[in-house]
Amino acid sequence: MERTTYCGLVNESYLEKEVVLKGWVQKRRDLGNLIFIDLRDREGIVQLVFSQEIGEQALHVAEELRTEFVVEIKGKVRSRKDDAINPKMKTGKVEVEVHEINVLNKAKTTPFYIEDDINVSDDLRLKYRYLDLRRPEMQNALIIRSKITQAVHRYLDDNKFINIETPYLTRSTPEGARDYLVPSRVYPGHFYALPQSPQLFKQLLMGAGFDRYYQVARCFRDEDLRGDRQPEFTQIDLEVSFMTAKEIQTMTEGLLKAVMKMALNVEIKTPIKRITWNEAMDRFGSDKPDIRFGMELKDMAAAVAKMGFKVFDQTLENGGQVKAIVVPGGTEKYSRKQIEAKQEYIKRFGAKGLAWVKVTSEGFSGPIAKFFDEEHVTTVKEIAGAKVGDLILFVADTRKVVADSLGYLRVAFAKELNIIDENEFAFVWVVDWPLFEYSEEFHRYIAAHHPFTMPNEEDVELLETEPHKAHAQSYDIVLNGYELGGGSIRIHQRDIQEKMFKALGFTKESAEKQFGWFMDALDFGFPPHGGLALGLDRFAMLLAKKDNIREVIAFPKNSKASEPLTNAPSKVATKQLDELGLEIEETN
RNA sequence: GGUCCAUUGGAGUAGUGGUUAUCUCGUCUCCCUGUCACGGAGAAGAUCGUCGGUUCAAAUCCGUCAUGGACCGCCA
Repeated sequence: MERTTYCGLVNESYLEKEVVLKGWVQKRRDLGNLIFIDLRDREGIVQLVFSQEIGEQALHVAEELRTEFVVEIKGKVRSRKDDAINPKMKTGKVEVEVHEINVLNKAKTTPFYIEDDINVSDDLRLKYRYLDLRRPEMQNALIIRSKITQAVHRYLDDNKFINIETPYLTRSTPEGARDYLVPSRVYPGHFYALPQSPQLFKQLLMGAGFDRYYQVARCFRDEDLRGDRQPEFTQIDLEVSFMTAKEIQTMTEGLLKAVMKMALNVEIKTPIKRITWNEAMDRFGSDKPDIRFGMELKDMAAAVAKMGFKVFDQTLENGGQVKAIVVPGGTEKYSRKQIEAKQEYIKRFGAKGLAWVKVTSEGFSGPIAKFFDEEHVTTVKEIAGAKVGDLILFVADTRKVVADSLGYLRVAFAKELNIIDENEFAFVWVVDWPLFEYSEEFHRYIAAHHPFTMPNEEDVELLETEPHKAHAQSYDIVLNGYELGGGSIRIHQRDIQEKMFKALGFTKESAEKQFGWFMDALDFGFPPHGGLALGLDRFAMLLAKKDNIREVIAFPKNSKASEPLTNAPSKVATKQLDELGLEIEETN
């Protein structure tokens, strides 16, 4: 029997026609000598009918069917009587009267239901991922992902980008994330590293004159996982020669527009808004701001100075910040206890406390309300933009702690109060990043983006004098509070690249040893270039409206970096280790 | 490396020291010709994650470990 259509596509155009369908039994409703089966495939569900009148043999087979049996059927499409129409089903106006059926395979009772909105642990879902992936919402998520990559290939091909693969077995480089290492059999004691990104290879392709490169590339980083981080993930990676940062951004906007149109049929407005890194930190307390709502951070230094509240006064005297956000209508919705729970939470960002007042018609109320006289109340309300019934939250600390804490609270309260429009896609460019950040761990500056990022032209000389003041020609594209991607103009001149490594604490010798092979390439007429990489997993997650990238990866790792279905990683045979010249030191 | 949370039939859960361990769904048997959350009758299914402690008595209190989840660190 050859399939004539998908279950989910059976509609009135097939009326009175014979169809052959193949699929899984979603549900059996056995009324005795009348049996209904919901048959499911990737396109949806259609109702099958079995009775003595339609076919006695088929009816007997239907009696034995159970959930998730795989069957093929031949039957005639009939319209349902008015009172039997199911408006909740796409195929609800029709049904298939089955006169021939074959069971292609039986199924044990599944550990969870094959339907949307199941309430089971991720662990169980991953262990039976092939069942989990039968669920319509998982199929939709992966279909959206597929549409995104299709749109990317089409758009970039149309724009003369050349798709080139780069190695997965490559060289370990210092800086950046921890590498996944692959031992070499041919060179015992030597290791390949899986790429954290194709960064240097794509730059070399610019040196090779390809001018416009792209790749949907798998990347690997051996760091701990998060909801939006997997140890292997996919980047839409691109690089171009002879374009400015602005030109690259404009071209990326074209790509984003095409993807949004093809994947979701959503039109986005371009050009996409740009804000500087400084502005993002000041206004949103985040380098990846969610701009779908307000509740921006307000500088309260002027309003609360010399008020007699020690915490604020001392922070300001020590060069810190006092900033606040307003929680609209927060007075009634939040108890002291709930606010204190939030205070507890932000301690992980280093905050020592969370000061708050409730705005009442008489002024402020709450534990620190007594420090505010009438004038302070007026100024604070004005600067914060608060009105009666609002809750004002203050954090006084260093710039970083204030930003992390209020940045978190801003999003947390907005989510709880449901003031974020879930149907909005708010893109924003964050530009003009610092070139370096100080690492407490290494007691030196590290690259904020990566060591191949070009400083702003006027900041090049700062590399040798005050590197921490230098800003980069780098840019991140942010969507709904997630870092969707980022890129930069790269260094294409050897002397600047050498200065960069020096600023990062490399000696001339170590830079030469680690990256000499790359810097040599810059000597041979290397074009100015730049590029960008988009996180495909995050992009798919946001378009599929999921809150974890596991939901858009067919076979992801769990939060402990293992894979419950295949039980990877696993131990290997001693013989394998011997071939690699490796010995395992048992620890416990 | 750290903090917090969870772990009870196949799934989801109730259960604050003494219960025949609760309920819902599912599973199995029988009945049922218009169901679509089908309905009705009945049945099976749990050493309450592990090890140890406290107690006359532990699913329940304490500790260990394990597994999972969220987060901090980490993620050029």
